[in-house]
Amino acid sequence: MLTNSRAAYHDHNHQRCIDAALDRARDLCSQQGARLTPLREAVLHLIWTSHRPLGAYAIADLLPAATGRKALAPTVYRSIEFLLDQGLIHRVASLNAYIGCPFPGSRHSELIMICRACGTAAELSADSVDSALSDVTRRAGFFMETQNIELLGLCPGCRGEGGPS
Amino acid sequence: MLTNSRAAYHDHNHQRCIDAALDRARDLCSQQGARLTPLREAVLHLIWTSHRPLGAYAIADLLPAATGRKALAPTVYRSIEFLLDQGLIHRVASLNAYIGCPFPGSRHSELIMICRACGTAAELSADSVDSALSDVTRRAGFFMETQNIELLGLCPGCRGEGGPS
DNA sequence: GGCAAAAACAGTATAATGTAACAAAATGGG
DNA sequence: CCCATTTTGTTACATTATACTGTTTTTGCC
Repeated sequence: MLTNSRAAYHDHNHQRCIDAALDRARDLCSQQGARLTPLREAVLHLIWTSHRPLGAYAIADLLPAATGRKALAPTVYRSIEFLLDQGLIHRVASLNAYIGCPFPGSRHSELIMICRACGTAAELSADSVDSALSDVTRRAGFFMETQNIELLGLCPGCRGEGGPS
Repeated sequence: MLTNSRAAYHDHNHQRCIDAALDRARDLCSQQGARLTPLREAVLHLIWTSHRPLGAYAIADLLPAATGRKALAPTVYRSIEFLLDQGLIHRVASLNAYIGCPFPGSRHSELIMICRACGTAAELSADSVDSALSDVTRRAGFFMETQNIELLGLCPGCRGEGGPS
């Protein structure tokens, strides 16, 4: 089981998350011959500002302060498309928002846990889920190619505050 | 394992799907004291026209022919909200579209298989997936409340036509 | 049936998200 | 340096969804 829930849901030095994500992104892009331009890196950086999914227009609003250049929707969406293609971010369909992938490059199925109280999202990859899904879909005659699993609930912190034990 | 993939992905008498869905809807609503008005029933009927998720504006376009009255976005969305609340339909977030729930009322986790070739969607519920998800999320300290699982791939029919074996 | 309260519906306007199309600028290889 | 390619800027617009106001319909109660 691979997850970034420890970091996402607990106090941590978030700067290390950011640094690690940007380092991995630079490495992966240079390996792939993909160009992580300043704009794309700035968008990735903004998405990694927190562990909460960020919308495209929020990115557009934040970019000027981060880069000094204003950015309109198509520019932002192009960067998002690039980052999605490289597997550096994920789209959270139920929120129309985007979140940094904590383990890009490694072959993994994405499963996103979203706290309905604080909005924090963590990613998790587990063979047990993969095999259960492969098994049942195969039995249904369906050839599964990609998964989009978004789970809503309460993170450890918000569960304690008046939530269920 | 509970699924409507047999019907959705193979030749079948679809009128029976529609009739069964509407019957179940009427039963459930009368049990719940919810009012399945003509408009709401018409929207549900339209969504059940096929096993392909249908968008809200497509519903709005189709309603006049189906009911004789024109319907604007807010009207459609209100009916959709009602049907979602009753568990009679599901929202497919990755498509911004809505699909009829083949087994409403029964407590089940929803898992939607979407064929990327023909757009047909089937629903599946399996304890093995539920328990795998419960297990891994619990280990991550996350209290899962609702699931949104959308799987993209190829249905039995489209897999045969030039797709993978 | 008549009436008050609640629910459902209609309509206008607008917000939020996303894309098409084309122009301008930057990049990198000859 | 020059050209082809890629990236970014800009305008316009498409799609999805909601806030809000007022009207109609339904419901429960007498």
